Amino acid sequence: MSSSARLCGVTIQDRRERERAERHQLIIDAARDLAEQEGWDAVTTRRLAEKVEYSQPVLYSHFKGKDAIVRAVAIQGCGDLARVLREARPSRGGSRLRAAAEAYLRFARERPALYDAMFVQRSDIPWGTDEVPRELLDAFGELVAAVEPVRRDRDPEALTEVFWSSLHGIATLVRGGRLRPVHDDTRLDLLLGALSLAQHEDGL
Amino acid sequence: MSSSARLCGVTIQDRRERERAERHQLIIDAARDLAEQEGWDAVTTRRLAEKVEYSQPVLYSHFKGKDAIVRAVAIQGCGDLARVLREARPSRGGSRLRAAAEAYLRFARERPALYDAMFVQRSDIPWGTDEVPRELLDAFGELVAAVEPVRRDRDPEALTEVFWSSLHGIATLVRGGRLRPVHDDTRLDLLLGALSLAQHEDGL
DNA sequence: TCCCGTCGCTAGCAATGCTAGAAATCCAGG
DNA sequence: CCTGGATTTCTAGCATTGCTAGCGACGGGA
Repeated sequence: MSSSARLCGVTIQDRRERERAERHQLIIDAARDLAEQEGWDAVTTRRLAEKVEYSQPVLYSHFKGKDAIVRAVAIQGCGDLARVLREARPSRGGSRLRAAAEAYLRFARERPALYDAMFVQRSDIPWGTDEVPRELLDAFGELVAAVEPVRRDRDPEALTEVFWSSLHGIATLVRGGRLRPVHDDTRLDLLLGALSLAQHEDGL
Repeated sequence: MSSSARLCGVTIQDRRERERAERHQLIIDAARDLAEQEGWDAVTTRRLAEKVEYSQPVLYSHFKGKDAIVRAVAIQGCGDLARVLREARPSRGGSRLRAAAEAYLRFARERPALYDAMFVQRSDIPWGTDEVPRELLDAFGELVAAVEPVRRDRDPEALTEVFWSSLHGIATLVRGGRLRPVHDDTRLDLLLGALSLAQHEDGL
């Protein structure tokens, strides 16, 4: 096996692995698309298998179970969020903090299913200390950078966690219809004003 | 039917209604207990029916479906939260805002399943303008009162929404293992300091 | 050409939310 | 104390879910 592989230049094995990787990604994309179109309830193994034009057992040769598929979607979603935050530039007269906050909330609003997989649904993604996926660190890093201008002498990570938590709380409560849309703007102004700690309280 | 009821003093009809109401509450309590002990995944109609010592169809004579049961648990949970917040008195040297925040986070930490039903799980509880359950208004009212001392000239409802959102974000992200427990104290200090807007920044 | 290993599919299992129709229960009236 | 009729409760089952065992087909190496 190994000798033949070496002789023919690993092309057969390689092609198979490549095709497998493509199908792996195809499953993730299909799951995300289906979830974004009809919600996670609609993402059943049967419908997903139908969408990728394979049978259900194929899914299980790529992922340990449905949860693992959702997790893969969530991790790639963190990559998306990191990109969105990185490209969020302050508009005229706005701070970087505000730009990041608005980009974050827009992401949560426009891609609710993806956001749910990332931050709402129960998952065993290791956020702690060990093998944290790079995408997560990227996203968090963008938030840290956004907070830096108003950090003062406060702990960067803790402050970022507060910023993130507030945005996450707003995003999920708004999504659940638990906050009044009337206050959307005021709410964000108040949060940013409080975090910036009265640097210029013109808006108040 | 009505004549006999009037004659015998509505005792038969009354007793039936009372027993029905008791069973109604029994189902809610059983669902909450089961969820708090083993999580919502363990709350199946069969296990719930077994716990109340009836068969599944009985559940459906009281509630439209499983979602309605969860919703009933959630609404009563809001009553619990309102009570907890009302009884949260500032400890020595602490502000009312801090007392409320700590009580809120303790509630979310100690009763995660109940908290999930109230604020995380998707539900069609009318939070908007129409028939909002009293328990919800009570809980929100307690938060409004807690925020009042640091309100200044800011909009009370919007500020309360910010406060609530931040607490909710912290509670859910901590619960999901997405924030570092090391920062638990610092995080709350930063949030309260920001919302109080540097009234006295000794802690920083 | 044959053979073996990999691959994907068909068919099925247990568990879920929910419901129809049978069975049991209960309370007047005789 | 019985009996009829209505209400209530249970048994049994359906469709759907996540997941898996075991068979068949395909393809590359001798």
